[in-house]
Amino acid sequence: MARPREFDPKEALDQILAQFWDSGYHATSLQDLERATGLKKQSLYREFGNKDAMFAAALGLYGGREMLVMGEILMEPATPRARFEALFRAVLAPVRDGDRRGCFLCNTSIEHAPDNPEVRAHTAKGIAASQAQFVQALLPDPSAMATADLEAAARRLTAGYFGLRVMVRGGVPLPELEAVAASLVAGIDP
Amino acid sequence: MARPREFDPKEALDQILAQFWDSGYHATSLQDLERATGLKKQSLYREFGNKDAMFAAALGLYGGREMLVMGEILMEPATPRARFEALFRAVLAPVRDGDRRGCFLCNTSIEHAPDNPEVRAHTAKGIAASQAQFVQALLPDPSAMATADLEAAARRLTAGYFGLRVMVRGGVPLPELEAVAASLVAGIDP
DNA sequence: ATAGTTGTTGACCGAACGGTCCGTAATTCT
DNA sequence: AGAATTACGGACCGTTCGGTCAACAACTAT
Repeated sequence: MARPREFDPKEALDQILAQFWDSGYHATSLQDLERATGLKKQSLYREFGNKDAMFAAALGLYGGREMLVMGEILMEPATPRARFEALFRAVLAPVRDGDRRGCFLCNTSIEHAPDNPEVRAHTAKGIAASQAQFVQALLPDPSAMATADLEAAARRLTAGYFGLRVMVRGGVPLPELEAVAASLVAGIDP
Repeated sequence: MARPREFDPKEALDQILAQFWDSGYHATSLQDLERATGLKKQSLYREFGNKDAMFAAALGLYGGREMLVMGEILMEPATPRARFEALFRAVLAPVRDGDRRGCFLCNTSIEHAPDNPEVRAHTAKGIAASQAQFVQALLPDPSAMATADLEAAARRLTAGYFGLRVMVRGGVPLPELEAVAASLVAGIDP
């Protein structure tokens, strides 16, 4: 009944996420988002609302996607240690190609969570969800139950995971990052 | 031979640091810095140069001070485990008073390091320095030598330390933060 | 074919940005 | 006392910010 959209909203959101991931919330301007998507401001506003809404949508997309990817890696039939080895390998692979964007959830926790309660709620939930996945990944077999020791190990790994991703963005050299990842893996019980 | 300054540059830099620590680089405007210091732009520019220079000076001040405070806590005559217990207590104490600014070095690594090579060099160095202090703190006595195991433990703790401070800023509830800190401490060997 | 609806476009908005200039006030030297 | 020097204060610079408006283009339903 009317003129059809000339762009794919999913693809646009993907590009919006990439931009926010690169530069964070405050350092990303509407012009940056126009450049990243190839769209004009008004198309973006019509589709998403405003900058805050674009960021929220991007954060939502990242949360879902990252959780999925992480889940796939961590649920492989392997020992807990091998699972986390794979996870850290995946985390450091982009660094080898010069991609030091790190973790969008982690970046957002630092940069934008303190000044936006909704964002903060999202990051806190995202961190908790990661930790919950880590607990599952530490179970020796799917039928096993989580113990206090296991939860403690998951907490250590969650903190270590986010810390590693801070180091990535903070410019720590790759060999040192790999050593950190290796020692985190080595710290897993079995 | 001329009119004397009416403000204390050290105190001003302290307040500049506080402002950048709160809001980060991009979200801090010159007006914010004027408000924080009680000074006018021109006094700030005369004293420090420009916004970048103010940030660099603040980062330098933080680096030196934090390293000192951390050193004091970590060099107490106590077991390694007790030392880190004290460190994490100090890290979480402000959270109890509603202060979730986290770690300025960590925040800067995420927010400002990627788009400024000098800042990135500083953060990478700061992280390495923290790790070096952690190695020292893990030595059972001052005359002991660092082993590979000890370095690995220090790497785990460094990552865990920064991860914890991400969680603080990311809005993770205090009890969970305390549990994370406790599990990090529990992960120390002796 | 045409009316109606919707997407795209570029011009435009006031506000705030980082940064500069210059007149005035205050102080110390001669 | 007066000259020289420096700090302070406010006005102002061009640019960019997030956001809006209205004209135009493209499509569908009748």
